[in-house]
Amino acid sequence: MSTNDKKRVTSYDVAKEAGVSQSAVSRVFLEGRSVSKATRKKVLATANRMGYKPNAIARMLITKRSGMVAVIMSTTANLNYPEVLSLVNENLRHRNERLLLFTLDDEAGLSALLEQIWTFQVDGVIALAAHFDHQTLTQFKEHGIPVVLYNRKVSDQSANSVCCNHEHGIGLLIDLLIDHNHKNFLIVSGPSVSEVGRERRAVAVTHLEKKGFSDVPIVSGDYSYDSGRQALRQHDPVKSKTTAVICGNDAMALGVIDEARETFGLKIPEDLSVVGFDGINPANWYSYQLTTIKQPIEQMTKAAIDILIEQIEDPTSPAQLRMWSGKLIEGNSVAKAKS
Amino acid sequence: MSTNDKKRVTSYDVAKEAGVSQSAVSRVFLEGRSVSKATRKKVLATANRMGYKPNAIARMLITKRSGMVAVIMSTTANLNYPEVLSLVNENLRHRNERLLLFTLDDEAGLSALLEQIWTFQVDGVIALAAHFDHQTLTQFKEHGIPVVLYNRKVSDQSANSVCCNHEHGIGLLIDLLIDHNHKNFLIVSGPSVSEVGRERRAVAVTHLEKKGFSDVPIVSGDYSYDSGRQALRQHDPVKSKTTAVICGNDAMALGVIDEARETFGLKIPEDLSVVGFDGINPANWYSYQLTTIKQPIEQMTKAAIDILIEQIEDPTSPAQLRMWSGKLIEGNSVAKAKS
DNA sequence: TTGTAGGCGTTATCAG
DNA sequence: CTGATAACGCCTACAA
Repeated sequence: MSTNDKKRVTSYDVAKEAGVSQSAVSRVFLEGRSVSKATRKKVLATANRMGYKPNAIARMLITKRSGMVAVIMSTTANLNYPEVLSLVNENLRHRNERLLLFTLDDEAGLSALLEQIWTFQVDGVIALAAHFDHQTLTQFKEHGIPVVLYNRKVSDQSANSVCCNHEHGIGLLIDLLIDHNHKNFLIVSGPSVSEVGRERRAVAVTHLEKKGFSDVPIVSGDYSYDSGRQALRQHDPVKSKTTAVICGNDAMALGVIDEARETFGLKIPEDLSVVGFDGINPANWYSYQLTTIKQPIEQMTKAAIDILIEQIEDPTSPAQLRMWSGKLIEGNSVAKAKS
Repeated sequence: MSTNDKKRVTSYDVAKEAGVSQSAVSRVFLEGRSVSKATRKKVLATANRMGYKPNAIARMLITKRSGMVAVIMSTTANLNYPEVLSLVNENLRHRNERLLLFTLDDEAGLSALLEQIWTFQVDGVIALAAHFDHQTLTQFKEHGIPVVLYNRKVSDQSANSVCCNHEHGIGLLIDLLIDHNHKNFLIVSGPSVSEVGRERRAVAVTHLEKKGFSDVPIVSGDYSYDSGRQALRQHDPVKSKTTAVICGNDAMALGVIDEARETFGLKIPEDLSVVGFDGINPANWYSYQLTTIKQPIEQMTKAAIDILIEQIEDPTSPAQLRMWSGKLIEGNSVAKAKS
């Protein structure tokens, strides 16, 4: 009667119509099952005619594998995550997994999020910029769900992770600035809620101290362009005689550059040197040409999925950490310090 | 024995342990089912103790609702889609639906993609920047899967869609340029494979003709910053005496601006006026301050999900089109044409 | 309010 | 190679 009466056609319907058993139909739609050419042909024909599509939900129920991987992103994410997300999706597709997207805004949302994860029976989890504590990781282990952390090392090496070596990259940048004779630094750090933010800040401070620069001023942003601008406004580079700004990511670095130009009338890099981190596209645009570290996100995302699939297929395989050093991109945002 | 022997605990296990029937357990975890306070408490307690989580897959199988919405993005997407994606996800979350992400690169991938959609029993589909032809839409109708198109009107009004009124927005931009005395235009259009790209180009051409400017040169890009640069290189603005460039989106407009500055040594807007479309964040950055049309993506995404949910709950409800006019953002990329 | 029994659409296991 | 039959874990009448 009504337009949505059409019941979905099932393997049973096809079986009856084709004059074979239901299991025969099932086998036709599975890889590497033994089916004679004749029946396969017959089944395929009637299936097509009837518009039959296997029901993945029913399959999930019996095989205990959903074919879905949860990807968890922070809403306060770094600007390069859209690109990472797209690469993750691509890699998952090649491994015949689908991407179920979740976002995590604050600590409060975590438990609700986890409920979803458990009930949806995802095969695994990729954590992008999500701050999982040790307890959360333990829960995943208890539920038997493999997790790969992206750009977040866990101290005890009990979890899988892929990361970019921030220490190495920031070291390169700072050394470059020191080579250019800079002595008055400012650190514009990412937010403290971000693991990566904290780590990059700590690494910068340590490296600077090692080179003899202590008590370097720090202003925190939230990874956004606007927060970069605000950070510089908060720490007047002229009054403070700052000659070099080390930023926690590229987006803030671009904000710093624009604020320096507009509010303080400075020229980049002649009056102020600025470095970032990530290697996002806009950093390379002509109006900025930021000197930064480019993360090897293709390799990182591919490895993340490789590790995840490995863990899904063999849950006993040991946890791995894979790390890459980023590549120094010399733009045009660093110059000799004026003496 | 081995570490992954722990079977998932089911409602049966909880029932046995709590001394009630399996259906009692089921009811406890469903809204608005009649359960006595006593048993609810008892069940909840043992469920917690045993770490029971309802299995969404089994539920999907019986309720015939997966709680998942497929979102389809083109890989050649406009730069503003990451933001749109995030808003879509947020809106879905409020409606208790999960986001299953698919990307569509070329025509070839379409059939493989559709197979996935059918088998995964998604409740509905949001098509972001995906070029669905009429036949594809018909297939969705046959499968009873509601679809909402984002920024793509379908001529016969048979499909749901939310869009920004490109005609209106581009009209505003062109009128603004004409008011500033411009006479020599260049259109940097989006790719022809993109519905939006074709529409914005057609609208621009028509509007210009209506105002007495015919045979305006057109160069096509692929929506990327680099393609904007290339487009301008291909159509030397100095030789051609171009004074105003109308771009198919913001990213290309930024490329045009940078190419004008670097390669042709032009000042924006004194020597060349540039307008874009979308209202992405970088367009507003100090180094660009692009005059553009901002799409109301919050309203658009919310409406898209509202419509989708409505269709899911009542498949007989009629198709809708909702359209908004964008908002003119007057930046600093348009000036009086030099005569 | 509770329990019983049937089914959702597959895949897996076995005989044949 | 093929066909019964039993899961998978839950929801939903229906009867008590």
